[in-house]
Amino acid sequence: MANDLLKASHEFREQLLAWYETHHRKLPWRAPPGETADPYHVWLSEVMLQQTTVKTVIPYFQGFLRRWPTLEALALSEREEILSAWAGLGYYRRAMNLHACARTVMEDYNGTFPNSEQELLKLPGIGPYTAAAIAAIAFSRPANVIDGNIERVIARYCLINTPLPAAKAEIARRASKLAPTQSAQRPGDYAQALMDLGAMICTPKAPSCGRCPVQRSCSAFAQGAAEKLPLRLKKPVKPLRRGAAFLIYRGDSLLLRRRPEQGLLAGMMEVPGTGWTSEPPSKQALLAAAPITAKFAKLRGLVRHTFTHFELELTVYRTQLPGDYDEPITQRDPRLKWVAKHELPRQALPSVMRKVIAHDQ
DNA sequence: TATTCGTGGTC
DNA sequence: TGACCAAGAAT
Repeated sequence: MANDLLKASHEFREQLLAWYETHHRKLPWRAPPGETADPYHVWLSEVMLQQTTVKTVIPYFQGFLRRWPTLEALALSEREEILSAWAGLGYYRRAMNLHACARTVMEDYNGTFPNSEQELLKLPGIGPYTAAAIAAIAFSRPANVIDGNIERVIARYCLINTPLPAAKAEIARRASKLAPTQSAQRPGDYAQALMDLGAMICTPKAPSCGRCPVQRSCSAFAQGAAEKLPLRLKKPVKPLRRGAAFLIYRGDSLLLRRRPEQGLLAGMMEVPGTGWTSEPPSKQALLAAAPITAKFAKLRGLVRHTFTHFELELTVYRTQLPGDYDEPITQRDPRLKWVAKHELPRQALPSVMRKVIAHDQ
């Protein structure tokens, strides 16, 4: 009966919100239960949290807020500063979109984030999840917020046996039946409560069903099936790619190169090197990729790094040029740049490149 | 619908 | 150690 379903979803929300009052996590971008947080903080944190753990995000979020206390400050900043501050967080396209989004909101929205999912979705770097999350958390707008945590919670609560990602549509339908439909039902707290439940109780492995506020109505718990859900299709094994990188020092400076605007590590800095291919680079490839002709020493060992869809093994070569070496290579190739050692921490160097540099020491 | 995008932590 | 995976978006 439709009435029973309404009653069940109402009880679900009540139990969840009651639990949230006393068990929520205190996070730097959050407002206390019952209040809405600053849209700038919500947006910044949500973008950083895309496929990234809370623990990793916290110091970056605090660093960004210190450096750019307002949306306007961020919009006025140079992209290079933002890329440098983002270095290490991964998914670097997010940093570009962050900058573009800040400028768009300043220019087209008078510096104020739109409060509807529909408008938020138009902004760069804001997809279905982030639009729903900002609308709910910053503006108390009813929205069907679904992230990885909520996906897992719903798959268990509703005993959805279809494997992901095929189950996404079904999970969204079931979640929408439970979610708030009006502001008074605290959509922001509801979304964050579900996420906290997923992070602290309904965890991927060994869920703590004994402490779960909605255990009594959880279908997976009733079947003893919570831990095995959600099912997932097996992921293909990651191929191995190989390449070489050249550490070229001139005095105390290191030669770096800007990566292309598109693709992997877009717009970030790198140690110059070969392309990354399934076969190790040939001698010709090495010669062609080296920015200068010099006597290189091959360093012992390899730098290994795991990307989302492949593994990488880099051989590192090193050379030391005299401090007055003056071949104008940075003019011949404008992507190249000499960077003093003490400036390296402030460069837009992704983790894999920091590994390459550290491999030397 | 399927790929391409990082990184660090966990078990 | 290796496989999994975390507040997904863009194409």
